[in-house]
Amino acid sequence: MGRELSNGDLPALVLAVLSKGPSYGYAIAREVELLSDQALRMREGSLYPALRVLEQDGLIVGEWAPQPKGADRKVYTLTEAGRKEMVRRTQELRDYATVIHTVLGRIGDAQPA
Amino acid sequence: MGRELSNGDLPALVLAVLSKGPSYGYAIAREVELLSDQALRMREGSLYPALRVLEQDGLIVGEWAPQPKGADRKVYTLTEAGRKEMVRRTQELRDYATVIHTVLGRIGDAQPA
DNA sequence: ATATTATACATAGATTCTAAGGGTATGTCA
DNA sequence: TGACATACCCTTAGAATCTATGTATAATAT
Repeated sequence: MGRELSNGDLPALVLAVLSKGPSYGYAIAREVELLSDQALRMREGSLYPALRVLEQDGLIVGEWAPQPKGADRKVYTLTEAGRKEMVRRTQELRDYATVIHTVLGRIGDAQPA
Repeated sequence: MGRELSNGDLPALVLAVLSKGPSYGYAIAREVELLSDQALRMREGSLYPALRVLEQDGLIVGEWAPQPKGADRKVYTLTEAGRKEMVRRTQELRDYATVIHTVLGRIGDAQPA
């Protein structure tokens, strides 16, 4: 029910999701799962620490938002620096995914039929 | 000069390279770098431990091969179990690369122009 | 002599993950 | 009423994997 994310790819996806607008931990995780048709899973144990690192790095800012119903949420917004970093990291991630396909394709193509 | 491999992707690529025929640590690393046009880097500190794990898991077998010139090499060969596992892991890796593109594409497509 | 390339390996430390759990609130179902 | 599920926040322990760096040998190139 969903492969784990690879090393370091999680923050890039968090920034990508936040580039669509402010959101909070739980919703970010659900959004990634939704966008991947449940192929990716984002665990709380890696998400929340990652959010803290992104905030410490000044790429996002979090603010507590009291809710009329249910538990309060900590809503994160991308900063300007965060938007730039988002562009950089998502491009890196795309390039990585592309090169994986290239390498595996080249190896597969070399197989005897 | 080459992005590092993500978590867990290294053994899959090692198995993929070995599916073309026996090889040894140094050559495997160079092959991955070549096939990726130097976009990927495979470091010794992660390659050699990974080779040991793959051997312990019975997916590859290593044999020392004395060389007429230069240092001896430990040449690894894929086992039958290793070949099956190679198919499984490379497919997982392909799927992962694909879903990354899908997710980033969907987020990007939702951006205002 | 020194540096570079080819080859093997080890270890320390950092990062990031997985697994597991605690805590609150609301809604649902028997 | 009580149990359970869902929606949210968070933490910690331990495993896995990585990066960085160093040891070692041999050949080759400067």
